[in-house]
Amino acid sequence: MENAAGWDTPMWHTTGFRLIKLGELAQAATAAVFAPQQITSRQFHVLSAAASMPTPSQKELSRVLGVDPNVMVGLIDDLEEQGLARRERNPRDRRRYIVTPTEKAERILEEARRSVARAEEEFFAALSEQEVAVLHELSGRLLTSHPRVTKYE
Amino acid sequence: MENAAGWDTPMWHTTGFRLIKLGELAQAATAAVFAPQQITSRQFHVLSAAASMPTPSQKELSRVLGVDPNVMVGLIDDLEEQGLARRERNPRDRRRYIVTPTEKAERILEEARRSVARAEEEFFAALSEQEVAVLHELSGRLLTSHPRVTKYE
DNA sequence: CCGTCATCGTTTCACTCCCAAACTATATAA
DNA sequence: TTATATAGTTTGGGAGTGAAACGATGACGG
Repeated sequence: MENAAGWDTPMWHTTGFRLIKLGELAQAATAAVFAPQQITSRQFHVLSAAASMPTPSQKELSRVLGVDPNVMVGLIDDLEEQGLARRERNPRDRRRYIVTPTEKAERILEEARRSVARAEEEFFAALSEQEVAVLHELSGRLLTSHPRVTKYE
Repeated sequence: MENAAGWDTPMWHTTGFRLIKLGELAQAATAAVFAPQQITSRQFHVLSAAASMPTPSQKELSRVLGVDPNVMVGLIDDLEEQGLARRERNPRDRRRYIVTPTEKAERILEEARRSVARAEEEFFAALSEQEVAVLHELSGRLLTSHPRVTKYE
């Protein structure tokens, strides 16, 4: 088997191990992608999810993103401080907030999405377009075949 | 696209995101695999790597596994306390240890390897044998196409 | 209307994990 | 011998996480 850049663990030949390492690699890559936008990948996901939901409460965001609600508090705090999101009370249920991305956040999201697209191209440069499609499909099927990792549902 | 069990993030359609989640999933699955053996996946990797090297020093194990040397100290400490590894001074270089798995560790490794094989079958149950092979190969190519995530080389 | 219970957001605490820096013992080279 | 480098260790700070408790609000049954 091939073994170019230091992947010489006995576990190298197991597929599960490769998936774990590949996940770490992708994680590191995405972190680097968002650095120029001055946001973390977590923040990007929160904003992205909030922008796609009608009246996102912190609880709903927690559930969707698999993040503990008490962590979401700090996440939204930071977004507010950076002027990327606002907390408005939900008039239908005054316990809940509606987390709303600001216009500044919308602009950053737009730019970030383009960066993600570029980064993906680069990340998968070693694979043909067709192979990436296969990987995409297999990953999706594998994920949906398993119960979710996180709680907070 | 399909969307069975709560994977309804806007990022769901990006391959990188799927790889991250898949890595987390695999991580959780392997942790569960080793629980009956009373070891962590980290410990398994250390023992497995040590068993495959002629005179493994802690530094070498750190490099191979991508773990900080000062973390390796605690890892080996735990293994010693559990009677799974011994530290012997390397007579060629008395600064170094030779980390040697005990017989108990060898037995556990053997058993654990079988568990891993079973777990992989289960984990990839949603895919055909051929598809798993494809995933294996693509993952490998992708990993070797990137510089390693970790330092300590 | 009122009391009870559930839910949302929040705070706090304990715990783990990681990295950087300093320290020791030993090895290597001038 | 002296100076420098390396292996292993210890320590401290910072980040992330989960459990528990709390105040505010809502839902519901009497």
